[in-house]
Amino acid sequence: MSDAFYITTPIYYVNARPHLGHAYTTIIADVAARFNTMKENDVFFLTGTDEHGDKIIRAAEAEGKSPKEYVDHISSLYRALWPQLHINNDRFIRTTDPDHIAIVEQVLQKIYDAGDIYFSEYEGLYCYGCERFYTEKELVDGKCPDHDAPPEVIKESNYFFKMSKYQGALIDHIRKNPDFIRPERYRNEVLSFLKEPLEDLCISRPKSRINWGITLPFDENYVTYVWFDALINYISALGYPDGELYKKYWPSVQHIVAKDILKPHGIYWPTMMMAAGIPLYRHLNVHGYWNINQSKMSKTIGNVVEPLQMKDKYGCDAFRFFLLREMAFGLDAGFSEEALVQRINSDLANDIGNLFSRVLAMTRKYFDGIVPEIDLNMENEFNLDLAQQAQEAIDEYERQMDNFAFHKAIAAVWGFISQMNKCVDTTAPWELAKNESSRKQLAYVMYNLLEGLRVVSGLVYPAMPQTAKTMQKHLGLDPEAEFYRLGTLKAWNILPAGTSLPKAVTLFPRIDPEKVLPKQETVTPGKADISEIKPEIGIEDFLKVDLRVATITKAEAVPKAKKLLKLEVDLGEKRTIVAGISASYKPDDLIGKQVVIVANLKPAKLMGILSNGMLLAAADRKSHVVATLDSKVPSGTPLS
RNA sequence: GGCGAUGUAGCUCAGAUGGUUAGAGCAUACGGCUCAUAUCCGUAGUGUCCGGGGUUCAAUUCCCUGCAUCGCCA
Repeated sequence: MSDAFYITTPIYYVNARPHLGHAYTTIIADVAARFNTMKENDVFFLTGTDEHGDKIIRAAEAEGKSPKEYVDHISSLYRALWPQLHINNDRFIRTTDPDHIAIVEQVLQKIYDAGDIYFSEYEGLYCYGCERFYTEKELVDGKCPDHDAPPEVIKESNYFFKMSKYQGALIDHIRKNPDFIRPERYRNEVLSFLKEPLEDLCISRPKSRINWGITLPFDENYVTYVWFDALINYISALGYPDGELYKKYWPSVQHIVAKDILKPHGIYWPTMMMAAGIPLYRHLNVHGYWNINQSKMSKTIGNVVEPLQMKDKYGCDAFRFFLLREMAFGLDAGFSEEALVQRINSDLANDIGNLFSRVLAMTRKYFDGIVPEIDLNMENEFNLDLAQQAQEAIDEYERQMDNFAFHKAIAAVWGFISQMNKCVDTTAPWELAKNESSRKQLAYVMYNLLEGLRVVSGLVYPAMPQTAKTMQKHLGLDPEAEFYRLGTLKAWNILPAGTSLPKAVTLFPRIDPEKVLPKQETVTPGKADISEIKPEIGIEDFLKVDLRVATITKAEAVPKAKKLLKLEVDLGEKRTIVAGISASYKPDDLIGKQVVIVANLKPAKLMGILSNGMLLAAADRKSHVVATLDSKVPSGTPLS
């Protein structure tokens, strides 16, 4: 009997193009979906785009498009990306879809009729330039930070959802269901937020301000605002309240979100469901951020790694594998091409790839590429343990996958791969092959190794569907069959003897990091224009120079100067230093860097600015490279 | 400003209701095999388990405090 399994990603806001964060969320949803097909559950997988709101209007204007044209375009980018990452979603929903709009209206009306939506007037500081309200603290000197003009006090009326009414019920629910929100750290975060009284949620905007949205069914002068519209996608996609899909899948729903939208999903959404009489989701699975080469991923910073680039360069399966293996689910992780190449070489090429290759090569060599017949009595004689180890790996894998601990699930598979590599080593088939008398043993070993590979190919299916199929094909099995079912994987001795295996493939070629990774910019050795060494000095001369570690706290270009940067540094005390390095460094690149300065140099005026010290840098005619330290030390530390 | 989390080998992380030699993978060194994608197997390590104080027969693990990083809230 199969259970239903409904998995969702957030619908992505189309004010930005898809980036790594979106790709990760969607890939793990796909992995969870595929894993549930392994369990023979009936899966529905939903993703989509969120397309209303004032940010969209502005983004559209910036590109000279109508909102509809704009959202159609960005939404299509998401829709086009998923197939390229082998995402297998069942529906792609848009908040501009007519069926979604109808259901949002229906839910709003229902909650309104129940008396949980009320109308209220409030006063706020409004900037007409920005078309938004500001809090006092957001203002700079009482003025709008963007327009440098004081905002006006205006009154506005809006509709509010009585979220506060459900605070107690939500706290109860979270307490009674420890894995309602997971991992636990995010559950705690929500609970701690709920210690404070919850405010009611403003759910509308007057059309005079924003008209790109869904009109409130009970007041045509207003549209619903952001979250109410967006969150309802999870039920509208299934045809709430009477749709067959809704009845079938809703009770099993799990959401996946990144930690930045924990509050809407952990608080707004459950209280909305309570008000509308909708059963709450089973789990909210929360993951962390990808930090790309140190700096934080963010829509606003815009340091976007184009997922397609890495996928095209190294293959979709390797890319998916890396994301799953590298991030401990729930925590932040770092993304770099270097780490990706490292994982490909050690985990994929060396471990699984080479194991696959050596086993198939030996089968070809010793048995003409035909799955050998085995004598089942050999088990007593040999005690290979592979069947047992496979069983244990599958159990652990299943536990971890159910728990969304993808990295640990993968580690379990790789533990088994390692046991297989050891098995090859201890049984030494090349020795067995030397004597006709050990033919039976050889057959037995090879058959068990092939079985082990069959299991591995299945376990690897959610992360690397293409690789799984390739492996199946080369094991002489049908790659289009449901080979990945856990029931099939748990069985042993099912590879039919006598099957002829195709020639082996290299699953994952090794990558030479030297050839592939971007070169360090600073490496242009050998050609430096080395000047003559200066005359010898004694230590006493050198000791006159007081070198100190300084941390750069501010940096700006000096107006009208070609090369000069004005730096503010901290070396226990604040100093201003002028350095002639602007040809090689932008001011922002320097902030936070620890550098070496001459602290007791007589101050000098450069372009009217008093420079109190000198920054050390390697210099040739054209460029400068600032001297930094191997690791962080306190500012002001002397060098000697 | 308030609350909370984290701080463990070169790197990424795991872990113990307080108790003998604190773990894994990667990276490093050495040894072995040769079926394999110069791959695999074995061995060897290194750690003031962030600093300081306290409780205890015993703390890296509990308590307090400090520092650093991060998050949430205001």
